[in-house]
Amino acid sequence: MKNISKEDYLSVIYKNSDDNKEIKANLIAEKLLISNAAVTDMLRKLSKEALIDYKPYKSIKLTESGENYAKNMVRRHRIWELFLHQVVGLPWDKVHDEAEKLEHSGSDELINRMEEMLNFPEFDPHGDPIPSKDGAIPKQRTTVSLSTLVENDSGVVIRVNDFNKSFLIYLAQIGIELNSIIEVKEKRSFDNSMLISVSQKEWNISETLAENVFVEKLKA
Amino acid sequence: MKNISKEDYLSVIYKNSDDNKEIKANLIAEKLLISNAAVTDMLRKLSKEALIDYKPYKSIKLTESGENYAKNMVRRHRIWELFLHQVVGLPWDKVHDEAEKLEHSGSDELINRMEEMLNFPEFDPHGDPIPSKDGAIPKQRTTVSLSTLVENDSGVVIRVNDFNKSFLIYLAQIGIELNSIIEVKEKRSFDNSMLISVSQKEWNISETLAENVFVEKLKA
DNA sequence: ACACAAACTTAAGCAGACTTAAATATAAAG
DNA sequence: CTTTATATTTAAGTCTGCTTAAGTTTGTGT
Ligand SMILES: [Mn+2]
Ligand SMILES: [Mn+2]
Ligand SMILES: [Mn+2]
Ligand SMILES: [Mn+2]
Repeated sequence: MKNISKEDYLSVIYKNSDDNKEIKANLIAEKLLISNAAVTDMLRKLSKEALIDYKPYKSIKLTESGENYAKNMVRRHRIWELFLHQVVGLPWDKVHDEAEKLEHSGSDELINRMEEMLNFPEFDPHGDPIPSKDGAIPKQRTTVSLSTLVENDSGVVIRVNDFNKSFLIYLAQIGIELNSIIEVKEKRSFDNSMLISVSQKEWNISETLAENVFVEKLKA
Repeated sequence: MKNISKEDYLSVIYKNSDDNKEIKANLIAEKLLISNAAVTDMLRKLSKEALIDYKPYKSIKLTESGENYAKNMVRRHRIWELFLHQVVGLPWDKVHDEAEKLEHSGSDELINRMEEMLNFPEFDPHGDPIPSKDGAIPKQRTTVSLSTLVENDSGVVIRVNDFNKSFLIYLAQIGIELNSIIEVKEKRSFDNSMLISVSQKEWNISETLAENVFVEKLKA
C-alpha cells in the first residue's frame, strides 16, 4: 500500500487536464495543497515509471498506462461513493470524503463485486460518470449550468459539483437532488440570483449556487 | 492518514499480549514481519504518545488510552469483515485481507453506520468478538479445540482461527462453518487425525486442522 | 526588444518507517 | 558464577514525500 500518494496525483492529473489532455504542474500543486517543488519531485518519479510524459518546464500528459491507472482510480472512487450512498445510506455530502480514502484500499475484486451489487451503474451520486471495468466512460447527457437559464426556463438536474460539503447539504435541504425538476420563476439582473421552484416549493438561490448545478434544459 | 503503521502496531500488541497484558518486542517484529530495530524505534514513539508503557529491555504494555485505541481498531476490522461477508457477500477467506486495509480508512461514523446495518453484531465471520462502541467485549462461549475431542464426542463450531486463507477455504469446502455440528467418528492415536461427520458427510481431518477449529462441546 | 512576474526546478533539509550490522543487556545452562 | 545464547537497542543509512529558499525558464505587456 505504498501508492496512495501516486494514485492521488494520477487522479488529479486525469480530472483536471484540459481539452488537449494536458495539465500544468501549478494546478496539480493547487489541487493537492502541496508545494510546486513536491510536484516536480513526483513528476520525475511518475515519468520514470512511464505513467506521464514529462519534460522540464513543459506541460504534463498522462501516457496510456497512466490514463488507465487514473481512470481506474476514478472508477474506484465513484463506485465507493455510490455504494456508500445507496447501500450504506450515507448522504451525498459525506460520500466523497470517505471515498477519498477508501479508493486506495479495497481490491479490484471488491470494487467489481460492489459494482455488480449496484447493477453496473453509470453515474455516481453527484451525476459523474463511472468508468467501466474496461475503461469505457458512459456518455453524459448534454447539460448547462443552472445559472444560464432565464425566467420561465426549466431543467432536470443531471449533475452537481461535489467539492463543497455545505453546498451539497444545502441542496439536499432545499430538495434539489439528481433528476429534480427546477423551474426559474424570476431572475434578478443585478446579482444574477434567481427564484426557483423545485417540488412545489420556491427558493431564492445565489448565482454561485446555480453555477454548480447542471441541468438538461427542458422545452419551454 | 499518517497512522496506518501505528495502528497496526497497536492492534498487534493488543491481540498478542499475554495474560498479564504484556508483550515482548520480538513478537511484535515477528507478527509485523519487520526488524527488531524498527520495533524499538516505534516503541519509543508510541511511548512518547503515552499509548504504551515502555522501559528499554522490559516488556511492553498498552496504557489505557493505547488499549482503547487498539480495541477500536479491532472493532473496525471485525465490523468490516462482517460487513463484507454479510452485505457484500465475500467468502470468509477473503474478508480478512480486505479488512486489514479498510480498517484504516473509513470514519468512525461509517463504522457505526455499518454496525447498525448489521444489527449490532457480537461476532465476526470467524467467531471473534466485536468490541462495542464503548469498548465492551461480548462474552464468548466456552470452547475447546476440536483436536481435544475423542471418539463419539460432538460439538458446535463457535470460532475458527483466521490467519490462513487456504485453511478457511478448505473448511468451507468440507462444509464447516460457524454453528456447524461436528461429530467425531474415529480418532487415530498415531497421528491424531480424525474422521468427522458434518452435515451428513464424513471427512478425514489432520490434527493441525482440528487444532484451529474451536467448538462448544455437546453432551454425549 | 526588454523587463518583470509567474511558473517551474534545484538545493538543502526534515520526518516517518524501514533496513543491516554492531554493541549491549538479560536469561538460561553448565 | 561464568559462559553462552537470545533479546534488545544503537548506529548508520535508505527511500518516500513533503517543506522553504534560491535560482531558472518562460510568457506577457508595454
Ligand atoms: Mn485519495
Ligand atoms: Mn462524486
Ligand atoms: Mn492494517
Ligand atoms: Mn476475523
